[in-house]
Amino acid sequence: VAECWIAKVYVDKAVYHFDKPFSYFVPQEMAKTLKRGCRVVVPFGNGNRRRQGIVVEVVQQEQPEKQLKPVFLQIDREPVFSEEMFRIAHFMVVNTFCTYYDAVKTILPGGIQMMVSQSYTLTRQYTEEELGDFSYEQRNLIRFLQQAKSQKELDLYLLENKAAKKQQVVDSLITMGVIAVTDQMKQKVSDKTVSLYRLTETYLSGELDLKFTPKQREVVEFLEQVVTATPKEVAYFCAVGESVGKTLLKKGVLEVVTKEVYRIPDAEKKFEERLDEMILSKEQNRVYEEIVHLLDQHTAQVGLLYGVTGSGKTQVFIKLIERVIQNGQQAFMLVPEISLTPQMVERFKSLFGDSVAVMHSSLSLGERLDEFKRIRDGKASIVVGTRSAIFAPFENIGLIIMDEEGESSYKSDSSPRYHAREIAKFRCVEHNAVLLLASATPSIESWYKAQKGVYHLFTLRERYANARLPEVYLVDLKAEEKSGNRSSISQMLQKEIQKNLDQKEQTILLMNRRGYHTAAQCMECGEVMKCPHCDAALTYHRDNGYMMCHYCGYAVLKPSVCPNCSSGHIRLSGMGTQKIEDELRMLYPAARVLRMDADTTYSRYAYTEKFDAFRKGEYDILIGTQMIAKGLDFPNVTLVGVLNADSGLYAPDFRGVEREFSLITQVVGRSGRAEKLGRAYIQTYVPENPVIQFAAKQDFESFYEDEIVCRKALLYPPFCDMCMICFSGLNVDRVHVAAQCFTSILKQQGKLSEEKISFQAMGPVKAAMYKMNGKFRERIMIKCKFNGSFKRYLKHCLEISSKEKAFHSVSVTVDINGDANG
DNA sequence: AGCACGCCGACT
DNA sequence: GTCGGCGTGCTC
Repeated sequence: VAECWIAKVYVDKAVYHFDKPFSYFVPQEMAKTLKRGCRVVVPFGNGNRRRQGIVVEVVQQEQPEKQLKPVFLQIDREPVFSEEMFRIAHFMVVNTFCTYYDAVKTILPGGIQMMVSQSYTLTRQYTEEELGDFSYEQRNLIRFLQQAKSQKELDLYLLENKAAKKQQVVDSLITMGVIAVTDQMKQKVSDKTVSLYRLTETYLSGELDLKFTPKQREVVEFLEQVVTATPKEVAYFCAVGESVGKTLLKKGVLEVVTKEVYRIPDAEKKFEERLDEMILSKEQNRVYEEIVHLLDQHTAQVGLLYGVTGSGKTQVFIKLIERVIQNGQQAFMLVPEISLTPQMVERFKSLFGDSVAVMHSSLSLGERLDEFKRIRDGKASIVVGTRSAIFAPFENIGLIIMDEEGESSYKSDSSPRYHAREIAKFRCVEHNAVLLLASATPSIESWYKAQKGVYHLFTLRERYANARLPEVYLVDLKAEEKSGNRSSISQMLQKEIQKNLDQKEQTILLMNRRGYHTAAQCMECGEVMKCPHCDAALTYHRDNGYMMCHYCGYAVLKPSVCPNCSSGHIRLSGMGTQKIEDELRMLYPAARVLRMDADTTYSRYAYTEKFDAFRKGEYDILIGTQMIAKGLDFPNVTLVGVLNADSGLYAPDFRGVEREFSLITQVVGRSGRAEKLGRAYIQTYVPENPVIQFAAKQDFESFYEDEIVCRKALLYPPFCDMCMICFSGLNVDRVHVAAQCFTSILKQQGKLSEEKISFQAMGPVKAAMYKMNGKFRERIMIKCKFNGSFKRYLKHCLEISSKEKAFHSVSVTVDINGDANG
């Protein structure tokens, strides 16, 4: 019997119920090198479209009667996916209900992920006479290929001629030997450069005689002013989609120029710190010794380090990491937001030199690949980074530190919806390592586990270097309104800002809303301007003059009359960061004001540049959204103002209150470090609200005591797990039917199951924002114990449903213990 | 997710 | 008659 090599491959973009290893024939030339852990390109489906996949097994067996398709291409000469990665992938598949290859893509760094494309060329030129022998469609395609310049044009041609039964025509010509196919692997994006749009010479010289749509006109005029801008900036300032730029690119009006960007890691040395000179305070040293004791046991354990803002947690981290690498082990230093990495990286680099690697999503793909290789080859032993850094390919992990562990950014909000904390725990078990969670405002769940003794608790109660906690004042906005103050900055805060300006000290103001006005309403008929694609009010942006939707990016010019009743009485109300910026300029014309929000920080380096400038004292006042609130050290800031402390208190999900407490506590903690005493003013309509009160006192423990009672009474985590199943689609009825259908599958399968599964399903109900980005969303909320039997049961239900017709054109997502958004 | 197959209505 | 719209089923 003839024997042959067979590769078992998980392929990309698999449907949920069809996500299993597929068998492929291994061609002779790959038989020696193709191994488990190599990625391949295989033909898949009816049209034999190329798809990436990962080899999980290569076996020798007898030729099956059914002819197998061959592996088309071996991407990696050697396995890139380690055994631990396979275990992590499996863990993610089981716990987040993603497909196998989704997990693979998440674990490998972006830079390693190539795109596969095929390019077609004619084997020779044909005359018009010869073309008579071909069918109409074949003729068209050959004619096109004779004059086409690029592969891109061909893709467009095929796309626009759907009627051409594209693959068939192409395939027939390949069989006839008229077209030659070459496969190309190309890197998704070029390294270390950013793309900018610029008007072309041909356009500027007036050679092109084109008519523009209003949106295109807008883009062209914008670029005439600013010369170059990133595609994202163009889209924002012209209030158009990114497709408009692409169209103009095709027309030859725009061109892409690439600009070199600096590499992050080699920024100038700003820290003159040395390891041997770093002295811990008595309290820091106590905590350090306690954690070292934990490390010395070399078993998987979790510690929770609770330290008030400014208690010098980072010094403890550094000392711990120093010890871990001295032992020949590796360590992680995870931070919640990209904006926090530069400061941390610079500090770590100055202390530990080249053994520090950086990993976060806004590195270029090439940089990510470089760092990945450095880690894999043992050249780096410390990783500083955000969520995705947890997958760094270390082989002997000693310690994983997660700073601000309660931050929601540690949880991925797109598939696979993993939580970095859970991956960290998994890896700690693999390596017998310690996971150290740290925060001034731990998550309720973690604190609960610490209370129960599941986590080891360590506490830092004193601020470093005898700095005192800021003096905090609550400002009652009701009283402020009665006294006739129309500004969004209270009288008291205004005076304090002035005082700070006089003393040449800096001020931070937190305003958790971007835009200028947050609502527009007609005073005659009451019509509120809403987004046509979302259940959301439009926000007025003065930067570009448009009313914008913050959920889908929709934008319209601000109308002068009501679109409903044509009255001219449109009232703009509600404050955003742009409005505050304006007010500050009016109140303090001489002050240098820096605004930071999603609209001003498009570029990868905008954060660093702006934070650096502020730290250097180039600005007096920093106004921004939550991105300015967390973890950064500004020694000269002595005043913090929270302009709308109430905004998060009434959020529809159970973690809203916790988030608000954390935000206020953290931003208040920015004020007054080192020798200077800080002040903080919290503006609120409900000064009596306990959450605000606790945050003002920086009193996490009392807040916890209060909150845990609610969680228990209403049965929320940590007393159960929350499993959110979301259905979304363009068609209202289909989404509803699918959600109903899933509910009955849940019930039915629950009865059939042999295992005992107890859970409480609620819904389906419409999502808090029912319509978003044109899609309708319904959800089922399940309170459960997320254990093995529940996971198996839910997976089973998902598999059944993905086969059902009712779920066509409705997408189903599962989110465990998430924030109930998305 | 795509893609092909196949069944039915509109139009040359 | 035939083109092409859309519902349905399959993917080693």
